Amino acid sequence: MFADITLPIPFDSFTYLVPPDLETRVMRGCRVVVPFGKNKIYTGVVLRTHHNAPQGVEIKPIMEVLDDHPVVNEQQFSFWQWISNYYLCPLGDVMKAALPGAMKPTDEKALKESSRKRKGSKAACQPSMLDAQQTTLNASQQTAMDEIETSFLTKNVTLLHGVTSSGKTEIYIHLISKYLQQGKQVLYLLPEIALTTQITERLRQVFGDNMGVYHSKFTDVQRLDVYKRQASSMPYQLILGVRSSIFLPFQNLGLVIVDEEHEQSYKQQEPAPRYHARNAGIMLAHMFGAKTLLGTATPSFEIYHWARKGRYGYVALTQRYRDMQLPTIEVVDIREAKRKKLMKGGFSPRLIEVMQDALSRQEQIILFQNRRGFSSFIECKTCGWVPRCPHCDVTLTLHKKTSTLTCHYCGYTAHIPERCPACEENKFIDIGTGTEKIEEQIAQLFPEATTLRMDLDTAKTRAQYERIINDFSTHQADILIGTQMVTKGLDFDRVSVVGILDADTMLNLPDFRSYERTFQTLSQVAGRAGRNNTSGHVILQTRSADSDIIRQITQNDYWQMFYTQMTERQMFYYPPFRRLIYVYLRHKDDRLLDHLADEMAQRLRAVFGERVLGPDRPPIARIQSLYIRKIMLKIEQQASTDKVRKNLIAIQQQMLALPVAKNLNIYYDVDPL
DNA sequence: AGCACGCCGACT
DNA sequence: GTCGGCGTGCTC
Repeated sequence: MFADITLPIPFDSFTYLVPPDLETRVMRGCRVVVPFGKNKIYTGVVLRTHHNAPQGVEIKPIMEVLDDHPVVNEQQFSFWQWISNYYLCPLGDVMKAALPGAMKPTDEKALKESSRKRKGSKAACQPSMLDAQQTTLNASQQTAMDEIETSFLTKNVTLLHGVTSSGKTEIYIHLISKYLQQGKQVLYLLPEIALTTQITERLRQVFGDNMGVYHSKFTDVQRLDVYKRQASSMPYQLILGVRSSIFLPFQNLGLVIVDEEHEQSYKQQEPAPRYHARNAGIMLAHMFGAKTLLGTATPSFEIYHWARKGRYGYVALTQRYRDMQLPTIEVVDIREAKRKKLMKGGFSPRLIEVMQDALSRQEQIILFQNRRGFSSFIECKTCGWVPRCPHCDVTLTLHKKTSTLTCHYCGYTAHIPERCPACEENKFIDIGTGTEKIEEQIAQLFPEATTLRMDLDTAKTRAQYERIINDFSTHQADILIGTQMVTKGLDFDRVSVVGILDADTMLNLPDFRSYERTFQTLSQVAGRAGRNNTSGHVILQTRSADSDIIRQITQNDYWQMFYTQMTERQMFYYPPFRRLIYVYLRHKDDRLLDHLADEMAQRLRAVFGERVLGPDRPPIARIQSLYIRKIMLKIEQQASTDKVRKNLIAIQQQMLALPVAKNLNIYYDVDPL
């Protein structure tokens, strides 16, 4: 007897021999321990057993069976296969992402686990206080709730478009309660960064021990416990989790909630599988005949488009909590101020004035600068030489505090050179502004003010992140300077001013989504101002004060913004009018790669014709010493994904069979962000 | 993805 | 004369 086993490596499966004494125990969905390569040991999952001996390869025997019952159920297998097909990656990549680390030990650990008999620590399922909280919907929330339920009668997916502070969470809680009372399971998805202690505790108060939390920052053992419990006869009825929680075993899923639906972090670039947790969540719900609720204050254009077209239901929530006013956004034209030499670093006179005013009233300020580090790069004053990463094709960012130059792609770090290697002069100037430079400028402009900085450098861990939030909310600093991190649903009572130091850098990115993203990010950061009793004041500094996009942002005119952008996207065949697939080719030889990418594009054109664009060098044309080319496919929405996949895989196999294509690496990004 | 095997530089 | 650099080829 043989068994096809999927392993946590980028292949679909390998065939192993089932030793006679294990034949009764090797079942689809059980984990097994197998030898691999010279002397490696992996934990794999049995896909199927059969009697077809593979030809021409040595077959190794399965060493151990870890489970008496399947730990991956049929629904999960279907879902894994869907991810693998749709996102064009091997099943092994899906398996690697889907099972918690502790379930797929390698080497000696794998063998040890089989001897260690796990005693199932089944915490008794406490009845929750479901009837104790029927926690408080106001009239507009109740209306929205009714509309959602009506929408679910005819639509499987519904968009809840609710302005900030309109109380979406209360609606979620009521909806969850209804599903739990019907004995259905609920999956509540949040972006990594939004899954804070605050939201967990709030839901814990309502749902008590009926809720399991699944977060990538939890330990292996904690995640293993949640997984095992979900596979048991007493699973949590509610899972609050991040993107990877879509892979948990569910038994009778009734509802998937995707909060902050527009968040980019639901889609990951590296590593494979490059799945979008919101879209995969919709598919997961579909497989169970369950409903999906997508919540956000600034819907992604794709979702909004489908809601308008009637594919998804749509419910709007326009009233803010206690009728709070949205902050007013004041546009400050820094082109003018720059010309008149009135800028003090990144600060216009108007921003300084407003900040001083707020500080004198003991109010807090948030400053948004979407770039970490001190400056974007440094440049030799004499000859213009710019230090670049030797592995990636990008300029190195100056970090003044550590006196280092850092690559924000691979993390490569170097010291600032004493002399320019090109002209031997020793004067450098720094170009561009990061959070670190803003912090330094504040020390000069407002010497009495205390500051906190929140970016990838200061908030590397969850603890650091929560510490900064806690310190700022207890007013241990007057000013919080940060990157996008400060935009994520944080409520600070005493913040009256939000300063956006430079709106232009975001708008000018070479990306068809840059306006959509800028709108989302700036709307969110503006929403941080004046949350409680103070009315907020947002200062937006820009060099394009009279542009349409800036006007749409200041007037919070989502519709106009959407309409303008949709016209462009339709014209240029971008999503949601077409589906994008990026085909990436990587190779260490730049010239050979040119040739290979041309060859592949040619073969793709033979099948897909005008739908193929490129090859192109992506903005970062080299990462970690491998050169990269990108070929773009724009596929019609109604085209068969199955046909597209088969064509792509066939061409990939032709390419890899070419003798010159040794070491060519091909991978895909489906529905890229 | 790992990881071993294989062929050229600075060390005892 | 050897240790070790990472180039490349394979994994049931």
